[in-house]
Amino acid sequence: MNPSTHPSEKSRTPGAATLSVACSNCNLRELCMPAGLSPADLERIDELVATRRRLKRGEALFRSGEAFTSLYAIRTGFFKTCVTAEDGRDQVTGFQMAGEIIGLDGIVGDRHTCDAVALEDAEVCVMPFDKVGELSREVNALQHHVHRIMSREIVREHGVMLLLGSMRAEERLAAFLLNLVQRLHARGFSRSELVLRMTREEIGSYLGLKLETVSRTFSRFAEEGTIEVHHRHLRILDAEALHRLVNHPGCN
Amino acid sequence: MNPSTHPSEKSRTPGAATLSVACSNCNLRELCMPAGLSPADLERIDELVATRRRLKRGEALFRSGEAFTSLYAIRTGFFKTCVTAEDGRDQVTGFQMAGEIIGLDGIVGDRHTCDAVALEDAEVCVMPFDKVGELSREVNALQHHVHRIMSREIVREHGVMLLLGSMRAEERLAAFLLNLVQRLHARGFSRSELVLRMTREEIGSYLGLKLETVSRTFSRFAEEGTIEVHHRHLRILDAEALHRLVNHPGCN
DNA sequence: CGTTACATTGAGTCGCGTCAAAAAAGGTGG
DNA sequence: CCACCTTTTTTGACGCGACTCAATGTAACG
Repeated sequence: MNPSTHPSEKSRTPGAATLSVACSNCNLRELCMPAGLSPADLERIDELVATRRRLKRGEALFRSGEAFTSLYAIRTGFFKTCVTAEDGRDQVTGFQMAGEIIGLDGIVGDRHTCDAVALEDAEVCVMPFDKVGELSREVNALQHHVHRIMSREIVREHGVMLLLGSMRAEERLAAFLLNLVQRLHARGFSRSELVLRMTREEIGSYLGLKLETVSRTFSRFAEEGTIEVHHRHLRILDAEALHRLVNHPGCN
Repeated sequence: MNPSTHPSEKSRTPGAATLSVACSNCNLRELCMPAGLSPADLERIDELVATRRRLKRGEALFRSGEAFTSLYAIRTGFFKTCVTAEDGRDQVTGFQMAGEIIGLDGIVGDRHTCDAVALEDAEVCVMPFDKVGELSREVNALQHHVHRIMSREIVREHGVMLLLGSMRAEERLAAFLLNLVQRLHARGFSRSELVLRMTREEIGSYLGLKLETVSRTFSRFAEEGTIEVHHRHLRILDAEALHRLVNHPGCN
């Protein structure tokens, strides 16, 4: 299986009608929508997605400072989000893949506070936030779902803080890889093979490391027989070893 | 003014009736509730707070793994939240003060994923999450407010990720101090004087540093005339210098 | 007043950042 | 399809900032 192609994209013709697939029969529904909806509610949910939007690799879905209007569900493709400090340095805050929701940062201040950039050609469902609010007043399950999505993001970020605050380079990278394959596997991909859609520098930014350190650490893992790396293609040979690294009573 | 006493607590008798003060006439309302509510909505909002709960210093409001039922609005006191990894190391994910909301982490999985511990005697308003959901279906402003609070937390954590991922020790500590006084000042305290309610170790955990580094960096700031530290009492002498540090095109 | 928790400071070490160079990959235009 | 250029990746040598270990000093508390 080729990790570059999302399962949902397999049988779709690029450029085909963009609204032909409603949430109610989208195969990503279980990932981005609440479970166990009644048929009636399902129909209502279909109203959520106003339009779809396609992006090319490198294109921004939104940028820091832009007005916030909508949340976005990723249909295909891979994104990074990053914040930029006043002095120009920036920090990748996450990598997002199909079924995940981006744009939550914009709710507080009615403008986005980070950039979302496609790391490969992508398509997103545009969900106007007004409509999300409206519908979640009527569809209970949706309300709870929105809360859960935001809470999940908060918890995820707690994990990143733990990683950044108390792990050494090897542990960070091990945790990163395990998280990535785990999410890919949940989408039907291999649990040992993956294609890195981001550069070493982006990985480094996310993990609070320099690209050289990321590269060196990959090399060390490879020497030890834990992984196999060829550029952006990566195979996990010894997941156990990675797990041991992450759970090793470490440095803090 | 003594930063240890919250303004709202000034004229209250400890142990007095715990439900005497409703949201509608709580002087923290502007901090933790939506602005511009109609009198009718205000009355409904009063239903939100089921009970209050007092905690002694060191006591936990909730712990990781406990069932999630409620959000908590801090009335008085000061909290830390921290996550614990499987191997036992832990990470302070935030410090919370009057008017702030804790417990959002519990929504996703119906159990808390971090500990919330009072760093001084404290009182919180207990808001059953069911009721929050119910009411926000009816009171539009509340719905939006809940979204804003969660989004704000996400954005705050982005900032922490930036700090942990790309700042040096001095910058981290400077950013930390500026953030703390800014929030205290918004609550009517001095913008230059503060009492640290947490230990050096807790500051270090939050900032991804060892306590010794925190201590040394405080000392260096003091030598340079930027601050004055006496144990937990801290005075900012040169806020400009701290700002310069934070915005210095730095290390990443 | 003794005990315990917390803070400060010093000396030494090490992990990761910095700087630099070369190799490999990927995209572009002829 | 090949040559060329840019971007990305790898690897080495070296230095520094933060960690570790350790001892002493100071405040908080029963």
